[in-house]
Amino acid sequence: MPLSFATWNVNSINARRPTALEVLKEIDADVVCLQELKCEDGKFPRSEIEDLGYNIETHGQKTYNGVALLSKHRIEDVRRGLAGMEDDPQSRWIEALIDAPGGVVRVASLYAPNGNPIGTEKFDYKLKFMDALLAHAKARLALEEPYVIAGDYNIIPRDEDCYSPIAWMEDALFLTESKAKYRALANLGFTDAFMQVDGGGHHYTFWDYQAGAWQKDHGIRIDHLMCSPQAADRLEAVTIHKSARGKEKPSDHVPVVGVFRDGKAK
DNA sequence: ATGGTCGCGTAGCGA
Repeated sequence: MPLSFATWNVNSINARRPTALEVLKEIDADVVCLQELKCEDGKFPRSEIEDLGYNIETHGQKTYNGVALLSKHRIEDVRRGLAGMEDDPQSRWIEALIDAPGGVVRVASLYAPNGNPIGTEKFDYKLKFMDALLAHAKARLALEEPYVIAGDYNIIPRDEDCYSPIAWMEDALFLTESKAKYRALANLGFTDAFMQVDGGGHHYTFWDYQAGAWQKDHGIRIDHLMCSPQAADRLEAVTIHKSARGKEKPSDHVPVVGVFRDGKAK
């Protein structure tokens, strides 16, 4: 049976009720990586999501950030916080092993720093976090596991991934230094799932609430499924669930879902 | 040129 992985920045899991449940039912992924929960672990709506058939591991935070893993299969070896960022109070990383029938897959839910405004400690923090991610990703590659780092990278990889490169020129999400971190991850051997199966331009995962961005299709592609070679070899399809942005009280991000073949069957 | 919108939490920051 194929295994599907979703990444979705919900922009507050509690503000997204009941829309989040509707979207989760629609995408019906085996594993869902959530970002920007904006709540402590105790305030996460566990039972409603458990009722959809998910095991849940959260790494929450009051008011800001917060990430979670939902899985229809057993979750093992859970790690909260990114290696090398042990002193960071911001909850931006949770990683675990998914015990799927077609073989185990390691997965991480990532919420990378925004980094604006540039020229401040916020941008330095973004680069520092990305460097820690690169070091961790490199160490993980040595395990030669199917591994998916799914999340809001807050990086627009190419000109075609935004409606107007000029509008984003001075933004932390589009700065050369930021794009270089995404490229470094690709150079290590990680494949952007969307790029592998599509690669076309002007497919977005985020539309700002402001200035009618959704109505004008002024979006950007910043939510990515980055796959180890062992995961990329099994990738079948990727869907960006654009319709989620048109719902009542939507998140400003939409889910991205990748479907992977079994590892065992040959 | 500026303001345009959400969420948290109840002012002003973060995005």
